[in-house]
Amino acid sequence: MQVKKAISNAKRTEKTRKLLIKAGKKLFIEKGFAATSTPEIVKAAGVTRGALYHHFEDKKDLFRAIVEIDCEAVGIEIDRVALDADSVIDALKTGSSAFVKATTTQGRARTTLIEGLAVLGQKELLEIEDRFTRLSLRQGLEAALEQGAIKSLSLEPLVEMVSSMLDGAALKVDAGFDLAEIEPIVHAFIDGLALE
Amino acid sequence: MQVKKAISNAKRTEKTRKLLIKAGKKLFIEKGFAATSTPEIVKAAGVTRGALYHHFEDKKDLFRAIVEIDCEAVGIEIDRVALDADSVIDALKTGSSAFVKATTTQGRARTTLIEGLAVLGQKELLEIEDRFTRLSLRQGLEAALEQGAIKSLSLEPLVEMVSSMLDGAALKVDAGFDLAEIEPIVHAFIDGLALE
DNA sequence: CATCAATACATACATTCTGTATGTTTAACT
DNA sequence: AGTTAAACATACAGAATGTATGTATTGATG
Repeated sequence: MQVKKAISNAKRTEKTRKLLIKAGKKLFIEKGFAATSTPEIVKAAGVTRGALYHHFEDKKDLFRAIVEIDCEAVGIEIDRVALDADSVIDALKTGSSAFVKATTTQGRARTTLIEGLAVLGQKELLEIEDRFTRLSLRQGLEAALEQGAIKSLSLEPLVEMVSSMLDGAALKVDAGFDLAEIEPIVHAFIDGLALE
Repeated sequence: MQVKKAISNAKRTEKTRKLLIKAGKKLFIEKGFAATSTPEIVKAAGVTRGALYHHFEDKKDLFRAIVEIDCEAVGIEIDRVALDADSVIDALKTGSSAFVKATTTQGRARTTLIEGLAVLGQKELLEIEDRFTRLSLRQGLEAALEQGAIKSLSLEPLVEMVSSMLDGAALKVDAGFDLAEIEPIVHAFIDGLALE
């Protein structure tokens, strides 16, 4: 005699997860991972801690989900602009600018770069970035190497170094430095890779 | 009738602080700031939590002291080698290599770069780095600008970007990438700043 | 459609940690 | 010698984390 089946389990789960992710993201950006408590998160989300620990292994797991979402968004942004460029070097520059802009939006620098590094560790963060945001960078560098457009350097270290240099740029912009002053330096660094 | 004055207060303080710093450093490097508890630290140091909270404001304050010590050590290393170089560009390269090497020693990358960024925040970490490790970098870049050896870019953003690029390099080496493969990329980046 | 199983929570609990408050010992000062 | 102050040591209050357990709603099944 129990009656109303208002919502399916799938929808219910999606809704709750979204609420938690939204609330978590806001708080993690504002106060960081460590300073944000789970009671705080669930209160902001309008659910209970039971729901949180049902859908996520622990606080870190919720955080990881948020980082993955942010990385995915950045990756999508890069792909959106990186397609049209005259040279491979230009493509690298365009993609780099897109990365910095996308990462300094919505507080993503805090989640994906600052907290992500400390909470998830370099290894796991790198793996996430590899899945979402560094696909086109690797392709671009690989193409550049094949074409002989850049100095003969090892691909993987190159991917890492360009990637972390861009992380640095995003961090600086996030810290308040002017994108208009950071961008030309990023481009200069990339020029350093090119064979003149 | 109380007698033995075995040790002066100054010596006593120095000794206790050193024990705490040494134990804290070891644990922070191994497990990170958040995962290291103060009971753990004082146990490893052979003192009590009372001693810790007497000499430091809180856990973060102990951590800050450790970061400052590590940054100072890196700064000293840089100054040791950065003096002799033919050109300003060479000086920048030499200093950069020294920074990466010194930072990837003794687990300093973990304290000064990874945990430092999340625990102290970008602003405070930057201020510490400015006091200890970026003096010669700023001088070097200033000289290079004056000499017209590098492209005409704003000094402060330049300091920030080179600095964070080097942070990235140190992080990668710390994560296991080969210094021999990272170093030439760092040098290439610096070449990108130079006017050919 | 009645019942059983499983998912999605909600609540209670045990443990642990943090910072502070307070007590005690030892050095420093007069 | 006696008082002050520094250097701890111990006890405590509050909060947070993850788990265990209880309940309600959905999904599957005969």
